[in-house]
Amino acid sequence: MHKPNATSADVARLAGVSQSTVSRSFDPSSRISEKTRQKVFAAADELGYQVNKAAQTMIRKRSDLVGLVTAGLGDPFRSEFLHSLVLEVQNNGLRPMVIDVSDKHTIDIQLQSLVQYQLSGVIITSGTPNEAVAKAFIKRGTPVILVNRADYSSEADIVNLDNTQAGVLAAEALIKAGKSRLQVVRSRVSSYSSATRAKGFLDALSPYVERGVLSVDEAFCDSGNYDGGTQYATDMLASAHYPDGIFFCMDCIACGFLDELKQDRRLATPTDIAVIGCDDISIAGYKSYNLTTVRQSSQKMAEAAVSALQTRLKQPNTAPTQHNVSVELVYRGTLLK
Amino acid sequence: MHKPNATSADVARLAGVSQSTVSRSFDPSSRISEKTRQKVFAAADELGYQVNKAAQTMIRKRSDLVGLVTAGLGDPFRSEFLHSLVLEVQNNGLRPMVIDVSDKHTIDIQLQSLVQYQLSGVIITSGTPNEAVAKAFIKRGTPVILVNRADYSSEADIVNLDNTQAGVLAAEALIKAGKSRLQVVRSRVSSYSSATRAKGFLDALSPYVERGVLSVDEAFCDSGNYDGGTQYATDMLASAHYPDGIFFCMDCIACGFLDELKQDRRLATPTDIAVIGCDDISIAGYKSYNLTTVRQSSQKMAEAAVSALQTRLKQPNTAPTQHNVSVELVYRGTLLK
DNA sequence: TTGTAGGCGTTATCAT
DNA sequence: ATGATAACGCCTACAA
Repeated sequence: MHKPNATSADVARLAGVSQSTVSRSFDPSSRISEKTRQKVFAAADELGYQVNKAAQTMIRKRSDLVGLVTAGLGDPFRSEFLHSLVLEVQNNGLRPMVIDVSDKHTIDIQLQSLVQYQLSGVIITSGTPNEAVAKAFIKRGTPVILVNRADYSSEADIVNLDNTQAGVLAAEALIKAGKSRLQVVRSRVSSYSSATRAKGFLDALSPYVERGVLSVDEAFCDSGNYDGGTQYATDMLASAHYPDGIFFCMDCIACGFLDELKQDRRLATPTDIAVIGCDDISIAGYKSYNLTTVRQSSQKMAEAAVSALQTRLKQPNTAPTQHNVSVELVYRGTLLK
Repeated sequence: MHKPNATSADVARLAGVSQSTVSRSFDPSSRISEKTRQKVFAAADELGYQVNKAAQTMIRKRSDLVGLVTAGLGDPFRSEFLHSLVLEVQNNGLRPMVIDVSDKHTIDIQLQSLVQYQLSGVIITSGTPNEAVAKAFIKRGTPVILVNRADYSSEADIVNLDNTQAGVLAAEALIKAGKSRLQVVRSRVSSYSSATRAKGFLDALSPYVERGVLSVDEAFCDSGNYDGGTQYATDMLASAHYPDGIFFCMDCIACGFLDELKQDRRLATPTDIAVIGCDDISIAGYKSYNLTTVRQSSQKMAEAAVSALQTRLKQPNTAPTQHNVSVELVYRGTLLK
């Protein structure tokens, strides 16, 4: 008899035990005679009993819900990363509640819901909610994990991609390829990630610049997506001097750039101009782009973020941690090894 | 004084009213003197009070949480659609809980969580959980919306893209362009959507075939993604007879096909061979592909799905509805208007 | 090992 | 219009 919404009391009645015994039976750490437990499980099974998380949450004061805060999913890397996060959260016995804060008008309402639902933790993957928000959660006792953000002073745990290293790898590869007129390109409204990548790139090159071996400059496109890349290519092609090596802080910008370049037909990669992207989104590997890029593993980042959360749930009062996820260069057609 | 976790009782004490008055103050449909309400709001504000959804859920027996069931997010259209759903759910005062059921080993655990959390509704966008699962939810009193699935007999509300019409539009466009050796290509393990698109395409052409005006055949690739497309192109190019017009049931397959074609250089689009995709994922518009395709608006689908859910929440006992979302042909370079 | 009882924070019912 | 009180389903001392 599959009763629509059986409670633990129903199970207790059917199994001939007390309600608390039923409750205990589902707690692995509770010592209960194997016989009783089986009896309870059988009854629960028969009734289709499932624990009521709302009631459980009231007592435990944690819901096992994890808020995944993001600003949009249009950017392919964001969506790949969110997918990794969802899977990782699920694999840890937690449930993902997704919060998109790209709409500034409703952002407060979205954030309120995070506290209303007694979330066990919050993983913020977007720059949008400022650090004050993170601190407010922490003050309420909700662990916060910050992913790829600038806040170093925070009381929250931090997981960062090694953005600096990404820039360094790109710089080294271009030097090794013998390129000497270099550029680094990112969106005018840059994220922390992009800015740090650019800085890593520039810093790695500065000794060479000082020795007069090569030149580098920083350039910007209007938006951090495909269209930004095409627009940048148009501008560059209209200018007097071309670089012979460019590091784009996001793959999607690089893809737009490559498409415009191909259409223009004057410059060929990697001979006239070498191109390196960053992220290794899936289309970077498509034949049309075949983009040499710095890969960041969204899976590794997700694992680090959820693992940091789990640690903090177990030990709430330890000092905040910081974790840098390593990156690697993937050679493809726009800069040969 | 921003108390960490203020309850309505705390607010009541500070405002000098009863706890039930506080509760009522936050219910717009409750008639309360404006003066008291302001007093309560002020106190709530001071304490940083937020309603405890767990307690609310216990008594209301609904959590305002909506389960979004999907199988993976790798496919670009899936992820664009999920994004639309998240936004739409949020805009309706509900919260999205994402459930990825792509891992068959844990699918039961994931589905259990749906009932544990007392979800207000479930939107299933994947073929994976069979119809029995949907019926189980409905029996428990949880509304289920099925999106782009085959189940017509279900007791659930259904939102479908007009997949048949998508096939028809593609067929008509190819005929108008004067193509006569046609093909429709989809993954060997096809979704309901793809199968219906192919059928719409074939049915629309059958009168022409009978009159001997043209030929059509059905072809399959090994996987429903970019790689499936390249593989299909390779096979086709190795065969004796080429079609002069192909309808791919998914954009990403078409993109793989186009890339391989470009590399081979023997056949040019749209002259030698016209190509039409389906979905209008964002890369379809990229210059490298410039793919003529049948657009399905993920936003429209999301709106229809959430609206169906809202309707059912208000009127649980009405007959299940079915909604078809219209599609349109977007002309680009692989088949000119 | 098991049962009893109290309480988590809210909404809803019934008085006043 | 407002206040008291009884649930909602579960966990967790405490007792046995």
